[in-house]
Amino acid sequence: MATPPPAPHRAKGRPRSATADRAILAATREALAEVGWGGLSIGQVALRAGVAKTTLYRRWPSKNELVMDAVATQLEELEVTDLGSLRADIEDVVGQFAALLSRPETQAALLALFAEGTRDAQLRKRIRETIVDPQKRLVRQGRANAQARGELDPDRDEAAAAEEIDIIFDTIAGTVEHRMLVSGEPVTPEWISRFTTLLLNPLPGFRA
Amino acid sequence: MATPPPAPHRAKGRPRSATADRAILAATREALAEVGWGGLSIGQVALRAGVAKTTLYRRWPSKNELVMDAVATQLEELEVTDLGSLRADIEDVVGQFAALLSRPETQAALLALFAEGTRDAQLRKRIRETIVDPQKRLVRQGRANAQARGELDPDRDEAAAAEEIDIIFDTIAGTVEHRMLVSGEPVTPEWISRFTTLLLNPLPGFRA
DNA sequence: GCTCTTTCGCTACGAGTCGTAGCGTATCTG
DNA sequence: CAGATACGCTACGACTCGTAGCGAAAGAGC
Repeated sequence: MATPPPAPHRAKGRPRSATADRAILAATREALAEVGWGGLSIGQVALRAGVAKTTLYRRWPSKNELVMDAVATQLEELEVTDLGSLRADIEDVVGQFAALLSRPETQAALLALFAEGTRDAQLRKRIRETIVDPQKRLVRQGRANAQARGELDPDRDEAAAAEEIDIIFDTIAGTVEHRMLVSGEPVTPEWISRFTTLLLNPLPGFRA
Repeated sequence: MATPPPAPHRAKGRPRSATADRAILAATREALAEVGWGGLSIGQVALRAGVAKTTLYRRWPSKNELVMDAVATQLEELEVTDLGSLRADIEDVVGQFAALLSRPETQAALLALFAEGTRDAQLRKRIRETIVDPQKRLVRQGRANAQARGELDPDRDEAAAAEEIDIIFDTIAGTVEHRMLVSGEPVTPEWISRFTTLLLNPLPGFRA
């Protein structure tokens, strides 16, 4: 949501150009996809965005923050839907995820961010709050819808339900991420269907 | 497996020091965990490994290759086990995965590598062959063991079985990766148990 | 043991990027 | 119109990059 860069910005003099903001963040994503985190040069981003190098330094204190914002502005289009059945809703969520992760710029930016997160606890926390938790909402909502439709037993234990939401979200998000970001294989509707089946049903042929 | 650096190395003169190799790869992992991919300086790695900077450049043509080898040498300790039940075997595999991904150096190195893989198709292919496929073997073997014990129906369709192995592996690997590498949350035995239950059984309370 | 071959450590080098400071101009507020 | 802030531009020292050239070290092969 176009996180207004962290400067106080008292509304007195010339306001910061929102156009420049968008150009910078888009340029950051493009550059990241082309040259990677290591090759990401502030100077190059500025040049590509048609902006002075100093403007970038004035707004973002570090590469982390810049990339964080560049990614965050791309992740706001996920929507909760109610397609009438749990299976359809899950397939829809998986499809949205896959679409989101299909852009090369998003792939590079996200993984670079995750990599930095392993060294920076504060960044990792921001990633959770800004990226992971909002997405988890989809699962929570979808589960509530399924309950309202009578597809699931009502919860007895609230804590257990929350834990189940966590684990289901980790499974959905992680599996799609692994397939698309690590292996680089496509997520087709057929694959989504098989994956959803695995999630909803016992392992095929398994006798519990 | 200590990929012998890509130089031909005719067995004539002074052989390359294997000790130096190990020191360099260890130093690479440490440095990567501390300063990240962007901050990873060949000079610093050399200094930390007690080796001349030129020695590194003689052996590895690029940072990609260096990090690739640094990671690959850490990933060879996964073992197929037969604990007598499919459930126990799955929990064991998940546990091995989690242990592998628990080291901060491995976390940083893996994610950095994945990030580079999004821009370099050749590197991504190497990642699949060197890292992903060998791990997939665990699932394939575990599934075969379960069939031998009579826990699963015998396969009618070979291709379908291979696809099922793929999807199960993506689910196991991806979920653990997401939880540990992205969210940074621990994978406890209790969590493993719940996750395995989700995999083996239908969604709790779900009426298919 | 001696020679030959290759690697190793060291130093020096130009090229390029880093992040910052200073300054005049542009743009908006009141 | 006056005040305030952002902008673009230039210049700067500090640093890292990857490479080249050297003498010394360390095994291999006879």
